[in-house]
Amino acid sequence: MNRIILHVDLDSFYASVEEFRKPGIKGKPIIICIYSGRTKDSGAVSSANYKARDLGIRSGMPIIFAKRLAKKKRAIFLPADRPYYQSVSQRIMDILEKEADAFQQVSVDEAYLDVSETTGGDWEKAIKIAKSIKKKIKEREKLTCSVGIGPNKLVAKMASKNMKPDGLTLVKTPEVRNFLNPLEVSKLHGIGRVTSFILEELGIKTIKDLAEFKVASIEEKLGKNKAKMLQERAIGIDNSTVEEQEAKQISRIGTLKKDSRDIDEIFKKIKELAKDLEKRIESRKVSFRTISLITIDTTLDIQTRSETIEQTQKLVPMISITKELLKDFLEENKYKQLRRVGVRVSNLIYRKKQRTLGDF
DNA sequence: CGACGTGTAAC
DNA sequence: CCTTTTACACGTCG
Repeated sequence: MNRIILHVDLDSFYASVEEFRKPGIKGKPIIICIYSGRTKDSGAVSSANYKARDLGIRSGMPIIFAKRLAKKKRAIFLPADRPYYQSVSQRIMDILEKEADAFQQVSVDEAYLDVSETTGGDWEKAIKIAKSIKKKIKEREKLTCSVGIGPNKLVAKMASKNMKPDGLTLVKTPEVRNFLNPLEVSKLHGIGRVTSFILEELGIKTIKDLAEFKVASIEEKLGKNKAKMLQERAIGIDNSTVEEQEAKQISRIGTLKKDSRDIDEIFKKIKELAKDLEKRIESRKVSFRTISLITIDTTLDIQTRSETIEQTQKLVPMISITKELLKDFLEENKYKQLRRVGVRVSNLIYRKKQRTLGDF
């Protein structure tokens, strides 16, 4: 029997949450920002509602750029309140999960629902579920979402992007090729800036071009695995299952008040970040074996240094090892100033049950 | 093969 | 002028 997957995407989520929460800003351009704290307007745009997007404002853009675009437009700039958005998200995810045979939250504002069993493969039933979900989210949280329905996660994801905001798009199995074919390759999920540039150099513009292109030529540029994966995706094939994934790494990164190579200065920031990480490690009941230092220098070049140790869950080794890694880094990079630093733990071991295996 | 570092991508 | 967090693939080294 054919699978039926829904992809639910909350529309400009952060901005929409604030639009409902803060009185008097409805109807205006709203821009949610992550301030780095270096200067008054340093930082990046995290989310912008459609009024703001009309002005050319996009997420990821420096706040200062967005302010220029919004000049004299009565736009509202707000700092991101992520704990609050997280709590709203959780309530919505609870609604979604109840509708699905299998459920996978992929980010704070997106989830996949496998409804193959419930619908018995009937697309009309899937549409009913989608409409009912949209209604509930609207009633309970005053938010709109865009839903894509398809035979797998890839197609559902592409379908949800088809109509926004407040959209609903169904792409049945026989319609998949016609739906994907005319889209630009850069629109295919998994193809970003670099890959689309490479493909366009080969003369590949649309997803149809990609699907029909000689695999050997793509392999030359992107390697065997990626070439195969992309050509499968181009014809809408995706066999991945809808299921919650355990985190494989947890990290925290932050921006220094000013560029620095002063170990004490930098280490102060690292301790803050590590303490925050420890909270999350504790709440998720994990141990870890690998600790990484992440450095971002003034040219925005990213480097990582890591070390693997015996399984632990404690703050102390996390901090002391990161400090060693930082010392080494500074010694080996005498002329680099750091702009941002981060700490990451990986090689995670989920405790609670798995004690016996590693305990000999 | 495990560990480590980088690049790409998505949010 | 330039945020945050995570995943995964790949190359290299011992």
